[in-house]
Amino acid sequence: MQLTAPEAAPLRADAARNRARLLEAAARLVEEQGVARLTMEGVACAAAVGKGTVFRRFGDRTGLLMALLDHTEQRFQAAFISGPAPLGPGASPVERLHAFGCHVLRQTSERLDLYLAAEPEVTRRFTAAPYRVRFMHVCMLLRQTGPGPDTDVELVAQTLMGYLDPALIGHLTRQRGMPPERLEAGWHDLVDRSVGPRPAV
Amino acid sequence: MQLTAPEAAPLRADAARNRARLLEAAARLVEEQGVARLTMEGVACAAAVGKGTVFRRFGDRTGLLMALLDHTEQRFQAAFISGPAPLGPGASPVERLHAFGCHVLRQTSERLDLYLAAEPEVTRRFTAAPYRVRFMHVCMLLRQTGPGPDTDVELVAQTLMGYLDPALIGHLTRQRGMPPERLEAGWHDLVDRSVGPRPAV
DNA sequence: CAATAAAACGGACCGAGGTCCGCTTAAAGG
DNA sequence: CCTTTAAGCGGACCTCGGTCCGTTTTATTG
Repeated sequence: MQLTAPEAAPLRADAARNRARLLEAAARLVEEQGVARLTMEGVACAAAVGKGTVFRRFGDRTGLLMALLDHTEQRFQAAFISGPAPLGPGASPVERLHAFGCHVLRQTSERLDLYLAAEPEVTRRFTAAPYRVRFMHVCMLLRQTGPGPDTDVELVAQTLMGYLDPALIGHLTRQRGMPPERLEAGWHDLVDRSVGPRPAV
Repeated sequence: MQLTAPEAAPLRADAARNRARLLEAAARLVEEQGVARLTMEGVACAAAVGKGTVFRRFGDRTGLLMALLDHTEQRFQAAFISGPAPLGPGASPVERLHAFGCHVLRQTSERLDLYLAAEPEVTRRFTAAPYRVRFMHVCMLLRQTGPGPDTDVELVAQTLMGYLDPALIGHLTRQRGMPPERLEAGWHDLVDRSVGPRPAV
């Protein structure tokens, strides 16, 4: 599933070339000086391209940053949709959920600054394509665990996804100094609490 | 607990007057044209005050918006710290948690645009004073429920707080059209799953 | 009341994201 | 190969959040 254009009309030759150059330039600049110093004009300049072109191609700054993460995201999606167990089919839904969260936690921590910067504005956080794909996958796995009839799968899935929010991960690891193992243990706990039937009160 | 200044040195007379005028002007402008159209210069102008003054007083746009919500937040804090049951002490911790979430859900929905706009930047979302107060309260209630020794109270609390994120509430109610009762039911479910001992896998 | 230090003020200024529109160029059809 | 047209391009321009610093006002102290 494409991040930017679900029905990608093929780009014109020059457009495709510029897109590639922009991504390359952006990646280089991010590596050199960190994502915080990345400006749209800087990228345009480094790619020897007009500023308008950057916006035409990626929409806005968030779009550009998401595009930088696109490759990783694609691979991850392929892995949990059709890859080997325990992430992909073959393992039980619960095992897959456990693996899913751990993978996200690690992947996010690895390039945390980028994920933080790529967080879309409030209103778009839940409608961005990568989020929706992940969310739907979690929903599917939850349904496969045979939840009770009074379990609201979508809301449970949102809760699970909330635990994987880059902003939360960043806060816990950086501000609070929690080690990754603790976050992972917390995920396993959350999954176990989420998949069972609703406990009697 | 103060939102902006934990140790509030009393303001000088002119500063206090300007602060009041700014808040009044901001509230009026928000009501008239919506928070999206609120600009810092607009507020300064409407309050017949220099732009620098707005920033000196409130730090940034988010700070101003949080100040607009301060009264409500103070009342809420007082309610769950020392008010009547089921929000305040007197009810069981679990009952208080249920009530807490419902209150937040309603309070947030009531002025959703403002809460969305006042959401601080990624890195500050979890360090803002109102968040921390709420979070610590949830931690305390969770601890009072006598969680098992292998329960990570802080992480469970973060999960609960995640469910109450204005951005999520907005997404569910506006984009997905979920009725408030469904969100509340989801909260009750989440609380019940969270307070018990960790279920056997 | 005068002197002084600290706090506040205001608005010019800057940077960066995002828009606009006249010009250019790649691709498709005859 | 020529025409046509729609996509792409570029960079001037706008807006708005945030900063800076010389000036003004308040409060304190002798």
